[in-house]
Amino acid sequence: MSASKRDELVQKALASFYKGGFHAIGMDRLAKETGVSKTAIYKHFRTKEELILATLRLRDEQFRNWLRRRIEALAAEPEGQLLAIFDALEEWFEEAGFRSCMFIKASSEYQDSSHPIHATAAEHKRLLSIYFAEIAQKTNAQDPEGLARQLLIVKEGAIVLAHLHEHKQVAADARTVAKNIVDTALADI
Amino acid sequence: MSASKRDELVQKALASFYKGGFHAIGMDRLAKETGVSKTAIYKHFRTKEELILATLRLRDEQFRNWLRRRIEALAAEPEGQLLAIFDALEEWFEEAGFRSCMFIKASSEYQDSSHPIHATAAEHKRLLSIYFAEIAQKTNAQDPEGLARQLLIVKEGAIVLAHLHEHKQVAADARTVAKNIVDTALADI
DNA sequence: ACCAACATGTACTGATCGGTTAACCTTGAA
DNA sequence: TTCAAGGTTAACCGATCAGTACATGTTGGT
Repeated sequence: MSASKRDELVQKALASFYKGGFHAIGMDRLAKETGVSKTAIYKHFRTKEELILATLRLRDEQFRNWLRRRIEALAAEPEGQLLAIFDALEEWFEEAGFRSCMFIKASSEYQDSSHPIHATAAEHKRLLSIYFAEIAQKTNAQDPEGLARQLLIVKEGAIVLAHLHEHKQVAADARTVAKNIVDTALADI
Repeated sequence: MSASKRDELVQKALASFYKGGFHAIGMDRLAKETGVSKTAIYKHFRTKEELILATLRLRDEQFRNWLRRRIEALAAEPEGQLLAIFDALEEWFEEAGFRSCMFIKASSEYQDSSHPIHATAAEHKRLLSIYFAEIAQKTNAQDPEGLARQLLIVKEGAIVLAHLHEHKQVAADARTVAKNIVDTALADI
């Protein structure tokens, strides 16, 4: 399998797992949905778990790149960028296929923190926190890491509730909370 | 099966699903872990899904009663009670068996909003929002429903991250955000 | 033209899935 | 004492699980 075909497989597997869940999607169904035979899949991934980890790595890269691009497109100044996180979120919620966060779902199905899949999910959230802290640093907030952690909490809560309730309302509420948090952090200077 | 035996089954099934996940725990294993034979289980629940719904109903009742009791024990005034939500959360996070929220996990495994299990999870969150709004109403905040929705977002985000990262830090951060939200809502009066 | 590499579908493994059936055991009330 | 209710174990159903074996293309380099 060429590198690009492998990428295509991982991409399609990602879509299937995202829609269906990790336990719920079996390897036979995955082969059917990706158009790659089970034999070929197992040539390049020793186990289902390895394939899942590959999809999570792709999703991590995909999501963080997308978020960075949207944030930078929506605001130039760091303060505005922290708020733009939640404008970007709203865009995401409005996409037709939105079904919560891949990593929240992964940690829901693989709950033991020692499990590689759980650890990968935790790492994704940590990378997001670091990214938020980088932006917060530029605002000269007193505690950029703390500000980043607070914004991350709001982001995760918004995702969960956008999946369960009316996402329009949730996005607006999350943005209100974020504005509150950022204003307070910057007023303290 | 007597009513109390049935309750015991649902209680034990709840613990198994909470620990292991809904898809991951099969009916054979469930029978073993609950001590109730598969035959007896199917006498009282026509499908696995019905049993899951029963465990979710129990969990909803259990959790909201527990939260109400803790909040009322921790604070007498409504403003303090809104903040006490997050003290109660911290207590929960510190329990040995804490593994995120049953309903977040349920909505992660049953993602279609038309699915009864998904709908039950959504309903649980809605009941929490209503409860928070009842407390917020007593504070004379201008928009108690909005305040409740904001606090719910923070609560859900805190739960997700407490499951993935250091729960002590998460609880503290969530409480900081909550204080911020409540102060702002009450300053507006 | 030939060969090796890689893809494929099909069929298989043993285990487990959700759910059912049947034969047996215990209990308490008539 | 008998009988029915409701429990048990155990085997079974067809489907699907993760993963493997194998024989058959298809492809590109030499």
